[in-house]
Amino acid sequence: MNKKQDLPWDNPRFKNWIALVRAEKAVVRELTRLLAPFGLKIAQLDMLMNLYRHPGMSQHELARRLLVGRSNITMLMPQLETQGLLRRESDLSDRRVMRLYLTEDGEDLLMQALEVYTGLIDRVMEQSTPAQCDAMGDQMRRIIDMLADE
Amino acid sequence: MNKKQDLPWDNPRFKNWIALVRAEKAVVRELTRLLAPFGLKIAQLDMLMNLYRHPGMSQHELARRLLVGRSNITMLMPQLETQGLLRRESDLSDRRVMRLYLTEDGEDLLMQALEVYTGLIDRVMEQSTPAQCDAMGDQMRRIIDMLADE
DNA sequence: ACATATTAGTTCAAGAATGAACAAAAAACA
DNA sequence: TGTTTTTTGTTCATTCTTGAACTAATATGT
Repeated sequence: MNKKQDLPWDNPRFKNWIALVRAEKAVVRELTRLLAPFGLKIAQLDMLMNLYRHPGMSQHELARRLLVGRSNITMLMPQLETQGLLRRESDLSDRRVMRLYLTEDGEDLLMQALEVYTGLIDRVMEQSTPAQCDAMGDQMRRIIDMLADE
Repeated sequence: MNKKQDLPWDNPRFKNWIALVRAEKAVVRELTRLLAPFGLKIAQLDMLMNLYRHPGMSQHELARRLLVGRSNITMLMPQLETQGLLRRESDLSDRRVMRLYLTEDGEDLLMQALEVYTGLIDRVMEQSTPAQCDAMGDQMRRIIDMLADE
C-alpha cells in the first residue's frame, strides 16, 4: 500500500547504500585509470594479490574468492601467462587441478601496482577517522557473512 | 623500499576497503538474483529509478548520473522501450536530445522491484545501528565529492 | 570392483559495457 | 552572416563476464 509514502529515497538505509555503490564505482573508475600504465586491469590485480597471499591456489579456489565464475579465470589465464606474470602447474596428486604461482615479474609488478592502489585507498579513506573506517569495515564484514552462500 | 613491511594487508584502511568491495559485490549478486523474476537487470532498474525521480531526463544526463558511457544508454534503450517500460520523445527546442519518461507499466514494475530492493537493503543494513549506517553514508558521500571529476 | 556422483577446468555462445569515430544539431565567435 | 567548436546520440569493433554443456579425473556408495 502507501506506495508513494515509503519511497526508498526517504529511507536513510537505502540512501546510504546508494552512496556506497556510487563511491565504490567512483573509486573503481579512478583505480582503473591509475592501473592502465601498468597494463593491468582490476580483475588481474585481484588475481595477483590473491596469489601472492595464497601461492599454489587452484583456479576454482581463486574464482570462489574473487566471486567470479570459473570460466572467467580460464579466460584471463592466457593474458597473465603470456605476460609472464604467473605460471600454472598441474597438481600431481590430483590431476584435475591447476596450481597457480606468481613469477618474479608478477611479484614485482604487483608490488608496484599495490603502491598505487594503497595510495588511492589511503587518500580515499583519509576522509574518515581511523575509528570510523574500522567501524565501516566491520559493517561490511557483517554483511559479507550474512550473504555468504555455502 | 621496505616492500615486505608495508604490505597493504596490514593496512587497516586497505583491509576495510577490500571488505567494502566484497560486500558490495555480494549484495549486487543477491540483488541480481532477486530481480530476475521481474525480467530486470540492475542497470535497467537504475535507469528506471533515475527517470522516476527526474522525468524528462536526457540520455546524456542519465549516463552521467549513472557513471556509464553514453553509448551504454543507447544500447539499453531498445530493451526498455520494447518492454514498454519507458518512452522517448524528441525535445522540440533542441532536436539533438531525447527526453525520457517512464510509462505506467514502467512505474508499476519499478514500484514492485523497489520493494524487493529496499527489502534487501534493509536486511543488509540491519547489521548496523542507524547511527553507524548514517556515518557510513557520510563517509561515502565525502569520497564521492573527493573524486567528483568535472 | 563397478556404477554413479561430484569436481576442476575448458569451450562456446550470448549479454553487457566501453571508447573511438561519426552525423546532426546547436552554440560560439568572427 | 558564415565558419568553427561543442554537444547529443548512434554505430561499431573490442573486451569482460557469465552460464550451460562438455571432458577428464576423482569420490562415493553398493
